[in-house]
Amino acid sequence: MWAHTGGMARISEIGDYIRDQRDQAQMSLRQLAQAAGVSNPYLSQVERGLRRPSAEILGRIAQGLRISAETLYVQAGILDDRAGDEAVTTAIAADASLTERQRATLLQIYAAFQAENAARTTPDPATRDEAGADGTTDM
Amino acid sequence: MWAHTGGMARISEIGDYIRDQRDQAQMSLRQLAQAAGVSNPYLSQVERGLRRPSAEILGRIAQGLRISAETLYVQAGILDDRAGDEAVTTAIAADASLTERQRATLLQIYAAFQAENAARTTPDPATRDEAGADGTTDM
DNA sequence: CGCGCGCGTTTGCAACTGCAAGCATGTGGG
DNA sequence: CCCACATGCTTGCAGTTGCAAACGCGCGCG
Repeated sequence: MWAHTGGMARISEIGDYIRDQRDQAQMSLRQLAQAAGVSNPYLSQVERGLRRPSAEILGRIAQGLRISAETLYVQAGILDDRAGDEAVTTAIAADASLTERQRATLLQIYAAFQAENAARTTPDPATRDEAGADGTTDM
Repeated sequence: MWAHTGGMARISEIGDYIRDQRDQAQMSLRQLAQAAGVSNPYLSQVERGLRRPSAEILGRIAQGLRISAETLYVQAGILDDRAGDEAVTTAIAADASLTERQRATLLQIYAAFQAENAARTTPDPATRDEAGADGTTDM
């Protein structure tokens, strides 16, 4: 429902996003808390949106989840959103250092990822992806 | 490259940096404070390294100084310095609609493209990499 | 059953953030 | 001279952050 223009994914709260990532990584709250060097009660409160974590804590959580800190900051509204998925396509399109084939490859892979994610949220369990990441094609 | 791991201790550094930028912009402390929506006493303390501002305050100060928030975060040691130019990597990193695996894949492919292009323009035989983008996209 | 272990959550508290109000100093002007 | 105004700094204080300890719950094992 949310792979849309403008607002894009926007799992409204940062806590939901963290819990989402934690679930996907199949970690318990306490595991992540320890990996991140954060107390588990506090992590619990953060995930449920009762507390707004500082940037440092956010960074540590990102580290514990092995995801990029930027992602979390953007989710937290601390860093600019950059208009979401459009930013990626436009950035790729505008990157003069890429050849046309590389550009097309990246855009294709990105589109495939988006399609897969959209399929994941719909009742269609056909999660067939494996984008054409053959890379090194060009050149 | 991502979230820093070691100790950060540049609290005073960021204060100096802010004061530097403020001086260069020829703003008084109070002016910047108002432009940033921060109280002037607090800004004073931040500049002198007595206080560790939260990410939100940092962002507002960056806005008041009309510099990118990222540079301030990097200065603060909250974000790690990103190697090169990078509109694409930033956009990818900030796109919350991607899973971390997908994000890593895209970044990897992009990096591989950059490396290959660099190798093409610079006759440096040492960087005979070329292996980076060949899939392993598992996910 | 009783005990241990894991899960997520609640509670009480030290430490901190960030602000409003006030202080100290410097400058120009009527 | 005295007032107005600017600069940056110090001081109490409400509101939060983040933690250690403790709680309730479910599950497997002796």
